[in-house]
Amino acid sequence: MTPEELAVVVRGALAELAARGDLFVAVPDDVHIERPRNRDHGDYATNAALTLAKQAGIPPRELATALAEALTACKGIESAEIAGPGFVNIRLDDAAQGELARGIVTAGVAFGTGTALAGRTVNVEFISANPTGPLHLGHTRWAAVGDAIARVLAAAGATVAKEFYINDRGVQMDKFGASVMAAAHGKPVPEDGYHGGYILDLAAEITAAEPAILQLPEEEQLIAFREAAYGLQLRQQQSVLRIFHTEFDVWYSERSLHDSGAVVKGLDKLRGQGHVFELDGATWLRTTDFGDDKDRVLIKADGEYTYFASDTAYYVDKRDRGFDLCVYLLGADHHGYVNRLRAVAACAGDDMDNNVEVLIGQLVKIVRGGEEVKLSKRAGNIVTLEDLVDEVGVDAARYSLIRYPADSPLTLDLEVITQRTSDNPVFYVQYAHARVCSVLRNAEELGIDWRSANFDPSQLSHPREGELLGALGQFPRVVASAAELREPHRVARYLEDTATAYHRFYDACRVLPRGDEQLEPEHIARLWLCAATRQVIFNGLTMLGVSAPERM
RNA sequence: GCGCCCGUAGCUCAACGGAUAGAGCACUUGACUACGGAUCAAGAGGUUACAAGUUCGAAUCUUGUCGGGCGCACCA
Repeated sequence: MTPEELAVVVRGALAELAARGDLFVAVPDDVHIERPRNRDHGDYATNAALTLAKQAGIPPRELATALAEALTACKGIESAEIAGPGFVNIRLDDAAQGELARGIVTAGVAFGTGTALAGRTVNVEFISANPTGPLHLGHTRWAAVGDAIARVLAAAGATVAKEFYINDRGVQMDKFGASVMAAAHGKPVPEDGYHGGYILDLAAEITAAEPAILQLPEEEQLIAFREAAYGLQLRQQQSVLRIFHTEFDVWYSERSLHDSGAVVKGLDKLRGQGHVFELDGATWLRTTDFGDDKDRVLIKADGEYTYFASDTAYYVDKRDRGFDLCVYLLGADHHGYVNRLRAVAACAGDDMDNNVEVLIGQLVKIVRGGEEVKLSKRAGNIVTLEDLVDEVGVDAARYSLIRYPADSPLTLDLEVITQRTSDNPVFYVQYAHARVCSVLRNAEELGIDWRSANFDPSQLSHPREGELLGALGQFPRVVASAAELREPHRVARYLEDTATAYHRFYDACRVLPRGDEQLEPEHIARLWLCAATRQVIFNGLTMLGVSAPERM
């Protein structure tokens, strides 16, 4: 029995009280079932009596008593007792709890998915770096977390597209091109240009492939270098992200937004909504109508579009492409954009509470052995995504970024994640998965066909089995809350708890018969439990984009 | 000055408004002639920055104070 199924039972019990005339309130749609921290309190607990008491005009403990009595009579419930101010602690009988293992194995990869966001079409945009250098650790946090958010939303039933907005327009691109060109001629890079060692590499690669480029007239040559370097750098970013298991559905170029007429179209849409005005020779969007602290310029007095104009047009374009929710994942240095982007949605005639969502990820601070590492792309002093992956591997890198909520600042010590990789929690979870696989492999070698054997769920009566089943049953609600809150770290933390439950179970309960032992129903039941555990850990790790190895 | 985020164990961090605030690392001590010891068990470590308020109940919500990060362009 999952907590969700138990909630249905509790609602049924409340409805029964209401039918008997013992309760004069509407039975709530969602009854809260929680898992007590202290297992002495039972398998599950509900605070329904506490929350309904005031409304019903009945003392909480009195209502709890009636609820407990009604629950005790329900199938699958061994006991229900009141506790504290009016909690009802519920203990399931072994068979009802053990049945969960069969349910999980039967559901397979679908176990944990839900329909809370069914019908929603969501665009998740993240990273969106300039193609003027390698992706660094600031981008890396969203590369991992953004991808996991998209996966979790999909698990909740949404149709999700992951999108990368390429900032390939503007003066930064020109500075980038100028830097590479200077390097190609062996000259010092301009002061305000890009100084990383990768600039030299790009210059060398470009001139090797196209030596004649050095003979072009200066203006033409600058453009040639810029475009060639852009292409190489973009492909490098794409390749690294692919290695990192973050695949984008759409790479959207800012230039194409202008070339396709989308910018003009977007502006027309905003004008039609009546929020565009002219002042001092510039064209403005009145974002202050919707909570922004100042109005924003769309077209400068010199006739040039601002970056903000691209942003607005991009939003309109996303909506035109059929997305009903546009999620933006931005770094903390962009938090000033939150109100502005919401205002853009409102100016376009949309609902800024439902069509747009901006999540801010706090910056990642890097230390190496306690010493802070200052990052500066232009100075070339950066830790790249590629470096990180090379040093710790994709799984450890992704996992150590995902297991913390993105809205709190994070300090990563490179020395810790590079030198003590075996202490990384990802290995703890992966090890649990590998261990289950090993047991199931051994069962197969012993010729035990647990799938065809009779599964008696009441065999799973050991406390450690109960703990493990309880943990497994939490998975769907953890996924649902991770999706609702856009917090995939909840899945990671959950997997660590589940791995612990498995290791503890494994330590206390022998799964396979030893040498001269007969195969007992208990062995079969435990194999079902193992199979269910493997499925949950596999599903969870997959949701985070982390591999679930069968051997380590 | 204004705005956003954050202050929880020595360190890095958890905790739908729920019961005795939890993990990992580090520290102390135990457990393999058993399916993977990358494991398990036990110990120690806290005025949840501070102060009021809201209620059956606050690390969580409100307000204020202090401390830290980041941002406040006709830049991109």
